[in-house]
Amino acid sequence: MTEILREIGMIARALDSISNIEFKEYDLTKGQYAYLVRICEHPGIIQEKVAGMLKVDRTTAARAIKNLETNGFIEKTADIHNKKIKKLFPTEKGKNIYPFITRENNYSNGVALEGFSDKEAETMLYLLQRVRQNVEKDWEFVKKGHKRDY
Amino acid sequence: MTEILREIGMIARALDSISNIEFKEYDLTKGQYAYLVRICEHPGIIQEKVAGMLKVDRTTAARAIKNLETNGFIEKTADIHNKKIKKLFPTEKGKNIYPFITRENNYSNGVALEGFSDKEAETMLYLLQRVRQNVEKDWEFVKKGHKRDY
DNA sequence: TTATCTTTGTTGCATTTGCAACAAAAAAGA
DNA sequence: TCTTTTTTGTTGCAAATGCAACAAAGATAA
Repeated sequence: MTEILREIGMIARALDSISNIEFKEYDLTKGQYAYLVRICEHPGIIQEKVAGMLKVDRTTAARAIKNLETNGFIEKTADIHNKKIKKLFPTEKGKNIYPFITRENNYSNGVALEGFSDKEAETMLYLLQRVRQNVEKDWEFVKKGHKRDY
Repeated sequence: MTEILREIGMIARALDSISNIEFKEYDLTKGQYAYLVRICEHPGIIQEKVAGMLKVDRTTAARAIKNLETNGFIEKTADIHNKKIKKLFPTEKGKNIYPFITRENNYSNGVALEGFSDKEAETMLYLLQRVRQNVEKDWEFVKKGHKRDY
């Protein structure tokens, strides 16, 4: 049995941990950088979709995004055609921080891929995308309250 | 720039989320399954090492492990030669749950690798191990209070 | 030996995280 | 149309998470 889960867990926690420490400099508290990046890259997105992208609980996303709003990084705007949803946009302050976040993420990405040939890096991405697609089906299934059978 | 970080983050959160939901059945609260598994597989390990294996904060590990002890899953025992450390061992209760955890983890591992040939799965593991080795250096560096230059 | 640094462990606080449970709008179905 | 289900959002807890700050044992160095 090739144990890939543990490796993935270790890598994800290590990098998230590093990012959280490094982004405190920009007054972003734990986890917030990820939400801000998605909102910057998908202006007008709703929080439900952000939660789905990040694979976090809806209520966790709701509160993280509320904090981003309170601290002036993003804005929520009503939709004309749909009273239920709130579209999310980065403020100037949010947009200004964005490049610092991507710079850090790119650096970490580079560290992660140190010693990888271009071909290896490409293979890694390709395989990871397939794993992610496999896994997100189960995540949605379980999150909706269903029980996996095994 | 091949963006592998996001994929890894998504996969890790999705699988951790699923595991946490599924292990509530065994009275394990959020995150605890990971600690219990490491202690079962490395009886006598100290919590500092567990934190390093999981890439979590030392104090987070300390409290998770204390909870495992309080709930009777593990025991802490003093060392004869070293008064500072406390060795960790699973109790019978902990040992009894272990197979259920590995069963779930193996299932998730299988889901993650659905559609993968043996060779692809092997490649995935090999590449992930290299990424993990690259990343853990920076994690230790940053966790010790040093600043990465980029 | 003594002084200094490192390792290991803990507690105080502030914060995030997430399950329940609820509400209201929208979509689907009859 | 009207009814039911799904989507989207919120708040109330309870719990995990992690940075500071501390303590004590051990290791290193002088």
